Amino acid sequence: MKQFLDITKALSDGTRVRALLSLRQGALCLCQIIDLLRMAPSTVSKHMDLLYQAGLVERRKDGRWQFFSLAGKDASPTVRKALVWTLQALESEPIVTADAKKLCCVRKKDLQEVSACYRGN
Amino acid sequence: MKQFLDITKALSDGTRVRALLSLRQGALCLCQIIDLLRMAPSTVSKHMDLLYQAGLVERRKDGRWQFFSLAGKDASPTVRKALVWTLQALESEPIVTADAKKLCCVRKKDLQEVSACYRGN
DNA sequence: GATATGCTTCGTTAGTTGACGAATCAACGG
DNA sequence: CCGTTGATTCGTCAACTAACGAAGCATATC
Repeated sequence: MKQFLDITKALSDGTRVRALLSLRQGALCLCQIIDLLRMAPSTVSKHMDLLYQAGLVERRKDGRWQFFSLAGKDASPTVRKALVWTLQALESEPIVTADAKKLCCVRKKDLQEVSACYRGN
Repeated sequence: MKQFLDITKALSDGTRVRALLSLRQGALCLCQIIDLLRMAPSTVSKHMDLLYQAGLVERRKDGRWQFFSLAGKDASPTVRKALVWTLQALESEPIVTADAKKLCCVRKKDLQEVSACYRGN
């Protein structure tokens, strides 16, 4: 039950769902997700930690950068089905498609530039 | 997005999930669910209303009794998939199987007897 | 080392949620 | 019509949550 509730709680906040779906096209580091969501780093960090605790995302540290990606084949069936369900339910949601568009720009920036969002650009 | 979040919020509370899964073997009236969960009528009523608002259950009023059942074929694909996912994820969960066992007894009582739980039996 | 940079932790604040009991509503039975 | 009964609404309270900024940690770069 705990695993199930961890997942449903993680998926019960719009900001977290946007962050999760932003990983559809591949891994992103935290500062890129911050750049997308335009929220305080501490807030986004906490959201990603909740998604990680629920098993919905994987994390990989590379130097100073913390990269997140969707949970893969090694994830539990419950997690995998939750991801499939979420993706199907929201793939044509306006805010989600808008985020995907915005992400194309974010990905083109190099990480130095992206992380300028820390200092308010 | 709203429909999705209504569903995930409805599924993010253990008590509500137990109430939802208690409908697997067929419709129950509110007093039977109260008898199962051993909670205040007002609390259970609120939980069932949230499940209804999310589209996960149907309601049918029969005299004084309010019957609930799982959403059926007319429900949206997102709701149907959520139900399938939830049932699969939790079918062997201890509390859920214990509830199923308890429900066999509850169903055998007639409704008069069940509703005695209002008066503390 | 010292400095900058990406991220996390901590404390605070406003808003939300789950629980209850009391009061109320609605439908049946005498 | 009036009392009983199943269910809902309302008000309250404690616990939780999402947001932020400040401070701290960790990893590069000078």
